[in-house]
Amino acid sequence: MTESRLYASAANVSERLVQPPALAISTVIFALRPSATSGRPTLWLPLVRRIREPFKDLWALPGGPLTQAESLQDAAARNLAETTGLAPNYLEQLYAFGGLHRSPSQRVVSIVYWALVEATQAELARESENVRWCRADGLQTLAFDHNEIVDYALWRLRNKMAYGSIAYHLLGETFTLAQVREVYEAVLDRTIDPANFRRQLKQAASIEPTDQYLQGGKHRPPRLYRYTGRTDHDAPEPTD
Amino acid sequence: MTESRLYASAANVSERLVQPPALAISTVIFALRPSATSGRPTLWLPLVRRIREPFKDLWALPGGPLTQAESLQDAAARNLAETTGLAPNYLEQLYAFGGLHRSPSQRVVSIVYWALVEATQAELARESENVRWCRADGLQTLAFDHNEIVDYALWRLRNKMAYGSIAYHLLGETFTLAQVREVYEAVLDRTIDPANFRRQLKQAASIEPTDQYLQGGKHRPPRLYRYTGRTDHDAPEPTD
DNA sequence: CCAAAAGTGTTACCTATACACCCATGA
DNA sequence: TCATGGGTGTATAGGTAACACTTTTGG
Repeated sequence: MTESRLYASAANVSERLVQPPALAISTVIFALRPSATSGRPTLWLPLVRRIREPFKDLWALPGGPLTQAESLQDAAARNLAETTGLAPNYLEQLYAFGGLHRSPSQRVVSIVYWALVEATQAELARESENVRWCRADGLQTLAFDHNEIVDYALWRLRNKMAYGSIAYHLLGETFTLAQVREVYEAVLDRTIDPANFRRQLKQAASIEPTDQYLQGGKHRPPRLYRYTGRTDHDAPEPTD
Repeated sequence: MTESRLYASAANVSERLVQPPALAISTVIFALRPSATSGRPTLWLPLVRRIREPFKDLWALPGGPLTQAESLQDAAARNLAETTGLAPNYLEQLYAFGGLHRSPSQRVVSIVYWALVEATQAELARESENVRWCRADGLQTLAFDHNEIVDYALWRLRNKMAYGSIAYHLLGETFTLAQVREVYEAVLDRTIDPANFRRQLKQAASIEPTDQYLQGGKHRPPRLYRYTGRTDHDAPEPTD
């Protein structure tokens, strides 16, 4: 499902020179899951085990070829669904990687997307022998240049989080302000003053309060909020 | 030199289904030139006239195929040199456009770069029957989806300019602070207080004063400064 | 000496931050 | 009633924008 299966017939060198570069789509999928140690939410992403050369048995980003009948974004959404069984809350193009020696066998240009999946659904995502969720920080060595790609995706995520309203896409339909704060703390890896954070969110006005409260906690039940859609236009993504 | 020449043999529909999408590189090249009316610096970009179908005789972004032996960035730099004869001061990937119907004849995925060229050299850039500089705002209708691409490149330029240190790449080796301010005013299309702007620049510390002064003006000669390289790391562009 | 741009100083305002404090709930 | 997180108020610091002011040149 990754680079090695594209242009399998072009493996020999003589054909490689006339063949155009292969085109592949990969996706970095982020979700929040409780840490194994602290239990606090942390960033995770699903990886797939390579079952062929090159990089056989190493882990890699989900990816695949670009079908003729689908747009780049559709292709990313499709292979995201195929590996995790989930639909993303957020999907954005990350970068086109086209270095000469990304794949040892033949030239591959990968157009990489990154996605956010909400935590509750990520729990249900299927894992198998060849699909596994890993913590986004301190990953093992991955196939191809996928470590670089993940690092860049992390940078982009943190950057958009810093100002922007993508944090909500890691949560469900309704959420407490403390949950939003936990998202920020997990992604930016620092503590945030709850009082100030609350004010910043409320004046950003991209959320609205519901009349519901989250029950079942040990203390005062917090109010639930809902994402109303971006009123700030931080990125006019090309419709393409 | 653009999409129509790629995969010329795949023009018929039956082959189109089995053929992978064609891969092309295009570049949005920005430079400052004096406005025809006011004489104040404004944004311009070079366009090439299409000499074949589709979109014959319409203007389009410089672009071409991706050669096997070059990276994406190298390919962008090469076709920039081929059309304008210039080397860019700045070159960054913009976006990969891969919509299904960008080109009427066959599926094309364009990886688009954007570049900054310094004003003094842009004056010398060759123009011909089929290469012309146009003002970046209020462009005529271009071939393919190139109007969208230019709009997105403009948004990206303005965004990076707002905080970041790319303005210097539109200027030469040395420059006055007023010239930097004019760049900001031209790109962001608003006036800026000279006094406050000066302070912001100097504390940003990505420039250093020379002991030279710009002579030949009507008034007090301003000091010349030099760009020392980014100390702020606003974008860890993938090396790829 | 005058006009105009270079460059400096001062002040009001806005917002991020720190932190004291009250509120509401489960145990 | 106590511990704890939810939620509000407030003082302070740092940065931005507005603008008065001084300096230096060419004409």
